[in-house]
Amino acid sequence: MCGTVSIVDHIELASVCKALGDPTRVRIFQFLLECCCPVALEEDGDVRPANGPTVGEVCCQVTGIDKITSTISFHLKELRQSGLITMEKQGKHMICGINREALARLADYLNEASKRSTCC
Amino acid sequence: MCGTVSIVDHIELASVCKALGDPTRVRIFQFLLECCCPVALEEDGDVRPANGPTVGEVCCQVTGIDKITSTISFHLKELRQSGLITMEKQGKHMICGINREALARLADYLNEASKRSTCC
DNA sequence: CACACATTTCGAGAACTGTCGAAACGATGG
DNA sequence: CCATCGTTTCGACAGTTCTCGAAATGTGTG
Repeated sequence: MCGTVSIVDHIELASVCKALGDPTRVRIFQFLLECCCPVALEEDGDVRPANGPTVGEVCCQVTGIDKITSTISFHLKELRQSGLITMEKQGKHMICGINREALARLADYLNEASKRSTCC
Repeated sequence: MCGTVSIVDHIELASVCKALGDPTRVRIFQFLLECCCPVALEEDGDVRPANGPTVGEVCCQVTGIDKITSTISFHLKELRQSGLITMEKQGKHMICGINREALARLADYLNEASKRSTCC
């Protein structure tokens, strides 16, 4: 066959893509991309937990309303279940973050696919 | 902002991802990846049209039935409208191919996103 | 022209998805 | 412990998507 791919089956690829297949979810995702610092490792040698916005902040940014809606909660769940984002409880809050590894895997898969040049 | 991205708005990204957000379409897509030679340019200096399977062959591969179903036709239309695949009439047949450029753009976007390392 | 073949379109039904408001849950502070 | 805050879950509804079979379209062939 034409080389190994990182995303194995139809189902997994479909599930990740489906998660990004809704405009509201893409907006959430892009907001998280902009405002989440990746986990810091170097400076203090310690793994620092994700440093991102709370669900309320995501809501506020995406809907413009300063109130958590069940709709955003629903979309966050979809994104989390697909593995694209992470969510971590911190006291009263849920901190959202990008799962850069999942993202990189998807990018690699598509990049490899776009460059495949010979027939099998 | 954090650098330009190739895929502009939520809608476009969502639309491409949505097209890949169905297991049947992913199977079609992966079959096309495996069996479509990219357009040949170098050897004869001529642009050769896409060299891929017909709709019937896609159907046969994906459904196992040697008969074109309206379902596959529907999914091919979705993929074509999202820009991920190309279809070209050749006599009686429609030849399907991968749009590697669209694929590369998506891969670039995701790759850049996965590497973004600073806050805005 | 009539026919067979490759494919798309249409219409209908079932299944799924996105949205909303209300209720429930869990953590924290008084 | 009660109230409150941040968040999720639930139930309902409208809208969309997927699938199927039948009919329509287009294209080469006798």
